[in-house]
Amino acid sequence: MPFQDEFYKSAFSVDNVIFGFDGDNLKVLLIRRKHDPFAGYWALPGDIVEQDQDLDKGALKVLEQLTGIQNVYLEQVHTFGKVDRHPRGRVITVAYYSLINIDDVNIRPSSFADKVEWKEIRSIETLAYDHYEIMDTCLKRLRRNVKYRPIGFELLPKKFTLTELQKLYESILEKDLDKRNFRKKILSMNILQVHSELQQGVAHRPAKFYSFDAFKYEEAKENGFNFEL
Amino acid sequence: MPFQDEFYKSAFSVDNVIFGFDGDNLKVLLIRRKHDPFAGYWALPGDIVEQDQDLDKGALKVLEQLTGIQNVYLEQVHTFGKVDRHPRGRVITVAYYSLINIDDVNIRPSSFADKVEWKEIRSIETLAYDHYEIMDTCLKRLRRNVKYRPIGFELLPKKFTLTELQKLYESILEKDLDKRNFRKKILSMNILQVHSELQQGVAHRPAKFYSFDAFKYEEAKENGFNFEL
DNA sequence: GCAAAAGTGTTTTCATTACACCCATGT
DNA sequence: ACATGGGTGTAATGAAAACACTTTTGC
Repeated sequence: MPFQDEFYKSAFSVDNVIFGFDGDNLKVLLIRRKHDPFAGYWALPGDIVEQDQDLDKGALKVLEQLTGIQNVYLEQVHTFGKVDRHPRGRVITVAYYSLINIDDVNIRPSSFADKVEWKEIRSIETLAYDHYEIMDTCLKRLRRNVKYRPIGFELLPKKFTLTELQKLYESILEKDLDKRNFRKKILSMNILQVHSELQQGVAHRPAKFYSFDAFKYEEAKENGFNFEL
Repeated sequence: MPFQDEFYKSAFSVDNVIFGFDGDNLKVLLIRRKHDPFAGYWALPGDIVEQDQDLDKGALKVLEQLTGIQNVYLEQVHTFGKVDRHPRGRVITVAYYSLINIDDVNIRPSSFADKVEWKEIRSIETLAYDHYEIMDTCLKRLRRNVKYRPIGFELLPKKFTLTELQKLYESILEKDLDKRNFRKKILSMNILQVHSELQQGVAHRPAKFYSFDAFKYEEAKENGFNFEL
């Protein structure tokens, strides 16, 4: 397999579908492009990957520059490489999604973005490049994975109520779940820690707070347990 | 997002984990490298992707050049992009797996391969580059997908017996399945066509032949059915 | 005292598992 | 006649689904 210079003339980028949850709806963080191509269009945050930068690092950097967040759940999903997907040459892009707690975000200005906003998924119709397809692929992947891995928690504050957790699942999976069955199942997994602290100032019976317990989860997994919702 | 020449200096390749099944064991098609780097090592078949070539096309071409097969089940799995994964510069590789009927293969000579062979998965210990990791990732993906999608059939001849199908699943999933339960389940899905033709020349009661019926499968799917094994 | 969400068990239904014998063929 | 794998049904078990009322708080 020869390696002449002629082979080294592609660019590659990462695009990151950043999911957040505001308590009611699943959202995606989008930027509005300042410059051509696709000036004025909404797009996924992404960037060219440097020569000496690992792919995952590239995706994390995009996220950190935009939101200031570190230590994020990140997952590679698919690589999009159609010949004509980018008007400025051959650019292959590796798509990731990340899950963050929406309250942790402090959006920062960016040189090539006009605006940065959380958009409700159902409201998104077109995006720059092939970004709509990328978002859709990542959304489908999230829907699958959230049923088999305990990743939903990443979208919530450290402490949350069971109703918040249920609403999260309902909005990702786009279907209603039965309250009793949901609680029974999630609690029987034994991966949540319950806190004595209660909700404050709500005009109804206050809910208990829970948090995801990674240690319990590892323990459960070792005993041949499978997260499945 | 600027696009100067300096961005266009990466190469990318596809690597293809080609699975086959010989009736007893799951196998992978490997090549032995003739040249450095990794001369003498076994490796996954792969190639640099041309500037004007779609990724999937690149993966199919690798397969076709090696085996003469077209119309193959192919699935993108993951993209490997560690900075130092390739000794000759920054080469990002997109990994695919394909499923083929081992009997259809006529192995063709290749300029950079010494030898091409079907290797039993469990016998493989090291491979060139990061190919072992790539193979392992693809194998795990196959194991998951084969339970949720009717893709196992791609590894068998058009007509097969239920015992052959069961053995296939057993060797992919690496566990024994109960004969009666397996048959009950697969037949209840109503996605197989039964043929009147019987096995010939076997020293036991001859088995019926079946084939996968894509039309029945589509019909079943529309009625809200899910392949799951 | 009323509105609003939290919290809690039981029954029914369905899918999965475990399990053993007769059948058709070649030698 | 015997060795070999093909083919078949039922009972027990466990998971998922359906379903309604009481509790605690703020106003």
